[in-house]
Amino acid sequence: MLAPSSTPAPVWRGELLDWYAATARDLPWRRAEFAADHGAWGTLVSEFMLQQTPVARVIPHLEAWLRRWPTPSAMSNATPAEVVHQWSNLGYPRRALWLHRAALEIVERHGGVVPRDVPALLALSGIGEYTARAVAVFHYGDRHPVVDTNTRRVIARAVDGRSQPGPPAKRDLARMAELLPDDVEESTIFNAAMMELGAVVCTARAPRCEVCPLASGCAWLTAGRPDTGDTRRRQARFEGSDRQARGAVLRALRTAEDHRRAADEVVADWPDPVQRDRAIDSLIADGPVAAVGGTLMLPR
DNA sequence: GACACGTGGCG
DNA sequence: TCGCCAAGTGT
Repeated sequence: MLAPSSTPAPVWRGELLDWYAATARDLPWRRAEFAADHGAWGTLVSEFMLQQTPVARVIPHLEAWLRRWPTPSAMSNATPAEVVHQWSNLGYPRRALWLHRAALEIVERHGGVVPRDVPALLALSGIGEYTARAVAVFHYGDRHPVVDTNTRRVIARAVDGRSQPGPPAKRDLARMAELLPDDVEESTIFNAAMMELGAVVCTARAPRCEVCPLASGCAWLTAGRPDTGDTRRRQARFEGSDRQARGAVLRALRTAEDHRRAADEVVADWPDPVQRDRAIDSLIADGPVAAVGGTLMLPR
C-alpha cells in the first residue's frame, strides 16, 4: 500500500468527491451486487474489456462473458478459440488471449484467486500499471494511484493548466499519488471520481467546463482555457491499414462454420494480396489464428 | 519512448 | 465525409 503524501490537498478535492457522490453513472461494475456475484474476477474482466474500448460497447459483452465463465478456473478450461469467438467485435482480440492466459496463471500461481498485491497482478498476462491498480483499488479497496487517460487529462488541465496531457509517462503515477486522500476509502472514491470527471465532463474534445465541479480551482479554466499545444501521438489511419486487414481476416473466421476457412478463401477479395498474406502471417504469429495445412482456424 | 494493435460512434 | 477518440499493454 502507498504511503500518505506530504503534499497539500488540491483545493477542489472536496468538490470532486461531492460531485461524484451526486452524479456518478450507475455502471454494472460499480454495483454492490456485481462485486458480490463476480468478485475480483468480475472487476478484472471488466478492466480488460475497457482497455481502449468505450463503456457502452463493453456492458453487454461483460454480462455474457461472466455468465459463461464465472471464475478464473472456469475460463482456464476454455480453448483460445472459444475466448476469441466470445470476444466478438470488442476489438484488439489479443486481449481475449491475454485474459485467458491470465486466468490460467491465476489458477496455477494463486489457486484460482485473483491476487490483491499490485506486483502479483502486474505479473499476469495483459495486466499493466493501470489494470493492476484498478483491480487492487476498485475491488479490494486498497490505496494506490490509478492512472488512465481520463486521470491524466484532468491533472493536465486542473493542476498544470494545459489544454491536453502529454504522452503517458512513468511520472504520471507519482503525480496522481500526490493528489490522493490519505484516507483509504476516500482514496478509492477519488480515483474513480477523477476517471469519471474525465469521461463525462473534462472530455478530450469539448470539455463541459460550465458544469465542472472543479471550475473555480481549475488552473486551465482560470487561465482562460489557453491552447497550450497537443503533443499526444496521433492514431495511424485505419482505412487501408494492416490492422483493418487483420480485423477482416479474424471476422471471417469468427463468423465461419466451425471457425475455419480454407486459407485462399479468407477475404479473397482483399484489394492488396500482399497485405492480406502479411495480416494472416501476423495473426498466426500473435496467436488468434492457427494454420493447419491450407486451413485457417481459431486456435484450439 | 515510439509503435502496433480493432472496432465503431460521434461531431 | 473523415479524423478524433475510447478505463492500455507488450515489444
